[in-house]
Amino acid sequence: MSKQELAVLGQDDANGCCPGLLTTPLGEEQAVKLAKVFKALGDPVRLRLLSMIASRESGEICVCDLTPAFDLSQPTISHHLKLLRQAGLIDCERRGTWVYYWLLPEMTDKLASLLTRPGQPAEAAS
Amino acid sequence: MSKQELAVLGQDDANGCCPGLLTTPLGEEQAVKLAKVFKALGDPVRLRLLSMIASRESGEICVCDLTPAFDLSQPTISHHLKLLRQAGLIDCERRGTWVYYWLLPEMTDKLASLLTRPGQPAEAAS
DNA sequence: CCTCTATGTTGACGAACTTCGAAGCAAGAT
DNA sequence: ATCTTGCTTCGAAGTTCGTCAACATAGAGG
Repeated sequence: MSKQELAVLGQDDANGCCPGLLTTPLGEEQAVKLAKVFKALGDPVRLRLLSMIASRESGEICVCDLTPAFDLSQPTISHHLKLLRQAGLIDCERRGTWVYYWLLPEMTDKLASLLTRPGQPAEAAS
Repeated sequence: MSKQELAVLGQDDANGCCPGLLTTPLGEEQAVKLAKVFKALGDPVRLRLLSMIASRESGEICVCDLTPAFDLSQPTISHHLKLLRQAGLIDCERRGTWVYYWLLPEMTDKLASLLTRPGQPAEAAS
């Protein structure tokens, strides 16, 4: 359940991953990979899901705690979680009856640094 | 041409804008606003456009320099530029015959800080 | 005025996305 | 074994998106 087919921004990229986005024109291939991640973030439901998952003290959260926060069917939530997982933003594991999700901080860190300008040593939001 | 209808993440938000995304569950309204920006980034063509605009020494670039970099019709490029503009990521101005675009760093800074974890003082990508 | 070049806008069409209900699967309880 | 609960997958409906051709607009230069 954990293995995903999408490597998106793999650490094994040719030119040391990503030259910066705001400093060097992005290549087409990298643009395609990056776009998939941003697209995954481009939906209010998925943003809230990610936020709920990431902001848990314990580091993980059960699907059964996510679903009731939305006016959506369970299949729909499951679908959105799948997209976040395929984007490399989260991962999950089944433990007995329940499935737990957690954040993969490498990806959000990567995005943050890509969006950070050379001069601007971005600090966490207020 | 410069005025846009979308305030997205306005500085005049109620609770000081955005509580962090990775530290506090995102409210529905904020999620909707944020999603529009990420959705604008969720396309390879728009990512490359933004990258080309942002990485210009002069700080601005003419549409006539953007269009030939893509295998797309000029109206399509124009359409993507419009979406980036409505997302608050870029702005433009007509000077004589040509139209120039430039980055609005406030938005990318905002996104970077939203994706930055409390402990992690993100630095610009390599 | 008219023409030419550079961009933006409109309308249309196929592809992709969001959502749901129904069905499937996995694990615990009876 | 069977039932129940939690979650995912499947198939279909409605909506949104990316793209282009055609048309519209703005300014430069006759």
